[in-house]
Amino acid sequence: MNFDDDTSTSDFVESVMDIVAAIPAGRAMTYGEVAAALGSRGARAVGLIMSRYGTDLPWWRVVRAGGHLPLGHETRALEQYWAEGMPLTRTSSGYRVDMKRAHFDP
DNA sequence: AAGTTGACTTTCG
DNA sequence: TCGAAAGCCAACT
Repeated sequence: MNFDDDTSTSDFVESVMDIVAAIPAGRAMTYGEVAAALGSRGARAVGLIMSRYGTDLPWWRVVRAGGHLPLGHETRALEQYWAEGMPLTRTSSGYRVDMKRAHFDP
């Protein structure tokens, strides 16, 4: 067996990808939760990885604290939520994920 | 090699 | 209730 490993991707990146890919449809987690699951507080690092490696991941299932959508990608995520059936809540500023029902707690 | 940036979080005003 | 600033971590230039 020879899996040629991806020395290009760090273990941190692989862990993030594994967690995000493990989030089922209709569920969501916060960047802080994902970072905390790795033992790091780099919530921003998780988002940065999403921008580079999240291209093949359901990044829309990862939201900011409180269920707010990732800035600059709110509309992009909303499109996916409607398609996945994600519970959404309507706010004065726009939409947000209903963490009361969508929070994924492994 | 060093500095800046970024799909964040939390606290103070 | 809303707005702004500082703090943390990893990647990119």
